[in-house]
Amino acid sequence: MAKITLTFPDGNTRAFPAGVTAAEVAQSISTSLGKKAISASVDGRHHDLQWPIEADAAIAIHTMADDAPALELIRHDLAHVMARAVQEIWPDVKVTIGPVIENGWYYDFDRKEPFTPDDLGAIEKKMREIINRRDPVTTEVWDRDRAIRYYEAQNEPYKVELVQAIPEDQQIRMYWHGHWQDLCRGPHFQHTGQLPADAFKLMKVAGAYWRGDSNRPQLQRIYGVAFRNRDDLKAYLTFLEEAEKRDHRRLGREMELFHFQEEAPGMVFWHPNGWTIYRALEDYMRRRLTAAGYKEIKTPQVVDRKLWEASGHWDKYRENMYITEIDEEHANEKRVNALKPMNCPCHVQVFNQGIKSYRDLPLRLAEFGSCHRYEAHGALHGLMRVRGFTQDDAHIFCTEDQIADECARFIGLLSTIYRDTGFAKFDIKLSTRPDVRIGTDEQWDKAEAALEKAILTVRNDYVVDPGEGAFYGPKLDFKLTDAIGREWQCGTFQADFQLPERLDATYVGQDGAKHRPVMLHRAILGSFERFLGILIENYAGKLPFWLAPRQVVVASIVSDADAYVAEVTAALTAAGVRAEADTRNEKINYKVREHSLGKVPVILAIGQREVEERTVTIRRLGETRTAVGALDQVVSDLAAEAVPPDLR
RNA sequence: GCUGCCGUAGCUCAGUGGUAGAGCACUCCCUUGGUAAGGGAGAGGUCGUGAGUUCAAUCCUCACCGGCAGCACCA
Repeated sequence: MAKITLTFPDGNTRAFPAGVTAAEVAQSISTSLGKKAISASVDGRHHDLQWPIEADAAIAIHTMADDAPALELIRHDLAHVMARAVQEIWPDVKVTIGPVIENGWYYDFDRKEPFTPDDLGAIEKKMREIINRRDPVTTEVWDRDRAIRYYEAQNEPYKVELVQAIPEDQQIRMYWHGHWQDLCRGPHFQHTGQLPADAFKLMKVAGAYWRGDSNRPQLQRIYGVAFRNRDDLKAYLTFLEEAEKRDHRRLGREMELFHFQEEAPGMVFWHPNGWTIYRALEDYMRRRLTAAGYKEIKTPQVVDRKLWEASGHWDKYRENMYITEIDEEHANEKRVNALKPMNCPCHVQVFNQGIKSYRDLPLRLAEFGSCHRYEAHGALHGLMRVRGFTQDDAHIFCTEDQIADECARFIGLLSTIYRDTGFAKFDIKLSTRPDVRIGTDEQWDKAEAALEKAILTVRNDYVVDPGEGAFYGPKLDFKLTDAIGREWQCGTFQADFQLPERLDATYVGQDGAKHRPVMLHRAILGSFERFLGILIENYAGKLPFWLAPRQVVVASIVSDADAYVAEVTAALTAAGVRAEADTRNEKINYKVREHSLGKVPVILAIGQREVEERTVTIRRLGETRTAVGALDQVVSDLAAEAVPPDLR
């Protein structure tokens, strides 16, 4: 029998007969490893222990102590166990697919009646029962026809389709959990008893399309989460509760920031508190952009369809555009207009006024552009996905040679703004040319290289997403990570060879001839609405002092202090601090509680003592400790704290 | 847009085929209290909208609107 050589993680090698399984390898090392082994990585591929190894390879045996492999197996096997449980309870339900996802898995079923929350409990119970049966998990390699015939006989049409979709050169593997079987490439545990019966939970049911295609049947999806042990599961459930407490829709109501109502779905009604945050952010952005060489402009909301036809939006984006018509009774001519869904065509109009010289480039036109897009009902989500929003948009008109430098400047600006708003960590993704595109290969080569070079001026780690660029040019996406580890794509930088062409933007070059500028679309926050939603959730409503809508509440303890409270409040206001007086007829406990819940960063308590000594007692949000300070000192300290980061 | 669930006071929610209730918030009164809810009284709702069934609908049915979750979408 042929021999193969396996290399272990510590560098040792050993010979085994070809076709040896990882289980046998583990067993040969030690009986205890044989028992503890759950799976193996063979040349970096994760396989189950029954997988025969036919050639020389690097091998690593995994046990439950190995986080990633253990979790993959747990979630993967639980998906099968759940499918089996469902079919044991409802034999006529058809199974489809059940992949592992972040924190768990899901499985899609074809069933007339949707699952109810009560069903989930019954399924969970059945799953525990199956786990306790400790059925062995075995695997068989079948040929294609047999698998198709089998699934046709079982009346599992989705599985037939899946088998048919498996590439010719791939094995078709069947896994058996006792008498129940599923099509799967593995890897799996050796028996279901290895699954932690107390570390998983079925979370929710939802509709999902077969193969993600909205034209195909809608299936019933059940989501589950699973971890290695009960404590990890509990920690995850606690995390979910935390995330729910941070929900900006809830905080928006509690802190009186904004509201939505039926008459304008997906459009924000900003309240004084919320609008104060918005303006603090907008003022900050305006200063940063001005300092970075941008010129701010403002362009119309309602624009004739002719421009959208010229820009190509009428063809490609009309479904998402709000179209308006002038009331025919009053209008002499009938014009069809659209609310702008994007600012770019209008910015080109500004560029096109007068004759531009190469000396004018790069020209950076910025607009806090108010846009409207008709988003599907199901897509709306608080401030995160709205129909009316304002982009921190800008378009840079430049030459191809200037792309790299402009991109580097942009990344520098973006880093500064993310740092100032509290997001130290962000990732960059470069999306390169798609199959269907415009522009020459030389242009793409140059633009892609320029973006890549620009990234390298600030950092050396980034992800390339080949083929995912827009048809009109390559792009960078910037994803920031919030306080609880969630990622949000906010910034974008896109080179565009098309729009200047379509809208005939030109400049006069050094040679006296007309040239086509490149247009760079770029945003840092994305939309103010969404970014504020992210900020609120990131800080759980406890915004940094410079962004807090009410920075200080001056609260009286006794009504004799009212006059002094007014004086303190006025002094703070004069010093540029957003301060409010609270002289209501309530106890200090009540006021402290209310303003703490309202996330006011600083409460100044004023009683008889403070009046006599001309001091204030400071209490900061989240602290129970208080400190006493002289009025003038405290006012100047708070005024310094209120200065936005770019003015410090 | 699709599937499911939901819509009762400003908020969180209970409730019933015979036109409604709690807590908090709100208003007024008492209370001047030292760091996360002092006490009392009062006011407040066309039960999302429209149609149908019924002697009678907030409750049952249907449609629409809106919300939530997931999916699809995010040139």
